[in-house]
Amino acid sequence: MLDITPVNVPKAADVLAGILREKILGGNLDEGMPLPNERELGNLAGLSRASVREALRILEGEGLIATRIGRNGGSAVVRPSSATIERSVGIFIRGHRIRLEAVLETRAAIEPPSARFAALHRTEADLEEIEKCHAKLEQASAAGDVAAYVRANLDWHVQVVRASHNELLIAFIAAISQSVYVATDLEGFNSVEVRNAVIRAHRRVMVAIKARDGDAAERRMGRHVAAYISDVLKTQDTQEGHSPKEI
Amino acid sequence: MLDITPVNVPKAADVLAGILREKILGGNLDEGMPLPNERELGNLAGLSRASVREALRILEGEGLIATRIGRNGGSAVVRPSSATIERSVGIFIRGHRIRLEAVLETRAAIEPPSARFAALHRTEADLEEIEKCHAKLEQASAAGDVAAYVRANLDWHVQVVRASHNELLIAFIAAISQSVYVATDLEGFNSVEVRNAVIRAHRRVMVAIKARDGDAAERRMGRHVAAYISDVLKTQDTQEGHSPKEI
DNA sequence: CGTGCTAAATGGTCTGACATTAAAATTGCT
DNA sequence: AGCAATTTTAATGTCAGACCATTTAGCACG
Repeated sequence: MLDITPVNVPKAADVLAGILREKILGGNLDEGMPLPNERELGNLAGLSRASVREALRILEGEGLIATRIGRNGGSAVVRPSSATIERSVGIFIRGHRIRLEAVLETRAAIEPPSARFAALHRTEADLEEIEKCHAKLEQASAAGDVAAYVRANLDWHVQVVRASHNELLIAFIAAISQSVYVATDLEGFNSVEVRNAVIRAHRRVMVAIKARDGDAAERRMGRHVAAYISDVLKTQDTQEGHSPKEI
Repeated sequence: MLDITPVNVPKAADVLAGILREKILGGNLDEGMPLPNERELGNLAGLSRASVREALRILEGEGLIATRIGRNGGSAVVRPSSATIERSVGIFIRGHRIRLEAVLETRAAIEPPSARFAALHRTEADLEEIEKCHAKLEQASAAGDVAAYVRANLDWHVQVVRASHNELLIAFIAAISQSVYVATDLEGFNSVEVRNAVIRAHRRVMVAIKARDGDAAERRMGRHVAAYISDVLKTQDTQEGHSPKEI
């Protein structure tokens, strides 16, 4: 038996994109280095400008290059940022109709260990950033500005993970934070008691991080996010009668 | 002060891609539903076929459509899979030269809570899949096939997370597993003792998951991945004299 | 020295054509 | 009728060339 699998017919743009991608990721091209212009790339690769443009568009979508128009424009290599991960995660969440509960569950899984790493690896600058976010949070709470409060709350959590100095964890949290924000029901934080409980929990976590106490940081963050989830779900239940919240 | 920000000049393809993306994610278009062909889309949108093609390529890159050529070809809506997340995470890891140690740290953060959820939400089918992976692992270990062993090991971990029934966690683990695999030094598993220790740890985790004991599953998985990381780093140190392993 | 104009370089867009592919429609043979 | 080979057709893939839009370098002039 010959066992021939369907022959793969890659498109010209995909091939070129693959070549350029490997050159970029392989380190042959450093950040900021400009690629040849589209017409020249076409000549080099023996392809039409249309195919070259498709290849460049692929790489742009992957966050590997940035293209500017005008004289001295063109495509230049950039470091892929977490924005690409955020986009794909956001699309995944929306496309799969993943419930808010599942997203919060993911956050609850990631944040406590991240808080531990933050306690172990934090710098003084990290601490300042975290405290700055918390100050904004208290201020928004006192002013009764619920939208600003929720925003500052998210920022605080991201900032804690940032202090872990683990870029992957930071990217993951940033990716789901965006989805959590758009899905968060502001009404749940109309209560001063709820807001104050959050503030107290944050303070406890910050004390542990400041003391470089990884165990305590993980434990306290775990309790905090668990309470947060239970609050969110309670609010949902009373508001919508158990209809699962989609994003 | 006027406070004018740089005026945004979106490209035609981006605008069209945005419109189509919202239609797809907004639920107006169901999975498998074909889009109009490129020429017709051009007429509808008042754009040239080239611009339409760029828009379609963007959506294809985001995993929202799939395009086939030939009669009855064209672009059809697909559900975005975790493959898109895997790609962006892979590019992020390579682009940032993230060290294997950091990737393993991320895994160590995600897997123990995932094991807890697996214990709580698993089905009988999940259990069977996990045990099937473990059987392959033992078999490969007994045969001394280190490559198959490492592969089966990765599969087992992914399968455990899969049993959590949290699609986001599954996508994250799948994304980093690929990178872990290509970076794993097979030499570290040449030792029968190391392989047997892994097998015993897996058995303990499986017992907890079978018993639906979330606490035990999380604790045991935590110990297992911590031991795994320490083994990997030890191997690296002896082999390369502290040179940090990049992916 | 600045200030405004001009030209050049580059990506953005359009048009039209042809090539390639895969499925449907047709033909022809048994 | 039924099946196999062939042709047609509808779609994407690719190319070539032109022109438009935008940005900046260079230059002329006050």
